[in-house]
Amino acid sequence: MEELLTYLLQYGELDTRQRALIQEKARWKTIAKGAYFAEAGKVSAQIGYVTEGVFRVCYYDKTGDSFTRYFVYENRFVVDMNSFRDETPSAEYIEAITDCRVLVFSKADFMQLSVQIPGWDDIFVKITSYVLENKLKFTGNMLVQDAQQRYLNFLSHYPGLANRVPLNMLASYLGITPSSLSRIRKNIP
Amino acid sequence: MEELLTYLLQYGELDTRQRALIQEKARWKTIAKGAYFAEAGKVSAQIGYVTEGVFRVCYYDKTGDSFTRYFVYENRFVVDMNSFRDETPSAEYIEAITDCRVLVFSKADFMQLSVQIPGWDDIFVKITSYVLENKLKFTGNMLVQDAQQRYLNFLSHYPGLANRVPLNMLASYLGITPSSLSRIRKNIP
DNA sequence: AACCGCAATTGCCAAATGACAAGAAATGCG
DNA sequence: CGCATTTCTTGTCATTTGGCAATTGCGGTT
Repeated sequence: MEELLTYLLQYGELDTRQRALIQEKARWKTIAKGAYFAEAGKVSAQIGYVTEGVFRVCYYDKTGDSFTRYFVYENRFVVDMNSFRDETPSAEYIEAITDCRVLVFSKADFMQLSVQIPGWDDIFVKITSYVLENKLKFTGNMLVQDAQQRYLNFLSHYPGLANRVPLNMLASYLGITPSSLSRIRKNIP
Repeated sequence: MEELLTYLLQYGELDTRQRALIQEKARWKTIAKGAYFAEAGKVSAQIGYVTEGVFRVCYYDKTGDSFTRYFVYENRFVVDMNSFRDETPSAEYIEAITDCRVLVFSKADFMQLSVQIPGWDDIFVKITSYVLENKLKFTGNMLVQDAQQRYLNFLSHYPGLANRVPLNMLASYLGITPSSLSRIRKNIP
C-alpha cells in the first residue's frame, strides 16, 4: 500500500486525508498464474497497481497464436486504458504469467476519487502520457535493431524480467521465434 | 482555421466565444521543406496544427544516420509533447519534408486558453491519449510482420502518404533499407 | 523410480533482408 | 537546355531469421 502512495506522489501531491481516501478505496486482489486481469471482448472496469508478479498484455491472431505487446510488473499500473476510460470492450488480454497481487480500484471508486481529490486526474494524465511515450520511444527503436540488439536492449531496460518470463512470450514480444531467441541466448556470455 | 475547430470539436464542445479565443491565439507559420519545427537539444515551446504538408519525427545515431519514428501530416497536431509539456529539451527532430503550413500556439498562449476554456485540457488529454494509443497499437504489430506486410499496412493506414515521402525516410520508418523497400514495391501491382 | 507433458534447445535448409556497388532516373540549377 | 546532384533501382553475395522436426530438459504425477 505504501508503494502505491509513493508511486503516486512522484506525479503529484497528496495530503494525509487524500491518502486515507485512496487507501479506503483500494482492494487487494490476487490473480493466479494463467488467469486474466482483462479479456478481449469484455469491458475491464478496473485499474490495478501491481505489487507482486508479472502480467503480459497480448492478443491472438486468427490461428490462435498469441503475441505479447508488453509486460507489466511490480510498481506499475495494469489496465486496459481504452476499456477503462470509455467502458468499451477490451481488444486485448491481460494475462498473469506468475501469481500476482494487485491493488485494485473499480471504475466507480476511481471516479469518486477523481471528484474528491483535486489533481487526481492530473496524476493519471501524467502517468499515462509518461508511460505511453516511454513505451513508444522504446518500441520505436526496435524495428531498426536486429533480434540480438532488441534482446540486449530488453535485458538492460528490464533487468531481471527476462528470467521471470517464459521464452516463447518473450520471443513474441521481441518479434522473433522461440528458436531464434534460444540461439541468441546461446551466443551471449 | 475552420479545420482546426472542426478537429477540436471531435474531442469536446466549444461555444462561439471560446472558438473566437482560439482563433485569436493561433498564428500562421510556414516551414520550408528541410527546415525543422523542433530540434534535439532545444526546448520546443510550441504546438502546431498542420494544414498543409508533411513532417517526420526522427532522430540520428552516432554515425549520423537518421531514423524516422513517424510522420505527421494534414489535420494533425505536430508537437514534441514531452518538450512542450515540461519545457525540457527535445530528444528528437521534427523536420518538414515538404513545404508546410501550420497553425501555431505558443506555450504561453496555450496555457492561457487552458485557463479561459474549461475543457481545453480535457480535449488535449483525449487527443494525446487517443493518438498515442493508436500509434502504439499500430507500431506494436509491426514487429511480428515482415517488411512487405508492414509496407502494405502503411499504405492502407496512410493512403497517399507513401507518395509524398522520400523512399529512404519511409524505409527507415519501416525498419528496412531503401533497397529492400524498392524491391518490395516492385513486387506489388 | 518411471512416465508424462510442456518448454526449451538444436540441426538443417529455405526465405527474407542487409551490405555494397554500379547504373538509371529524377530533380534542381545556372 | 545541359550538367551536377540526389534519389531510386537493381545485381551479387553474405548474414539473419523462419519453418520444421527431432531431441533434450525439467517439474509434476502416479
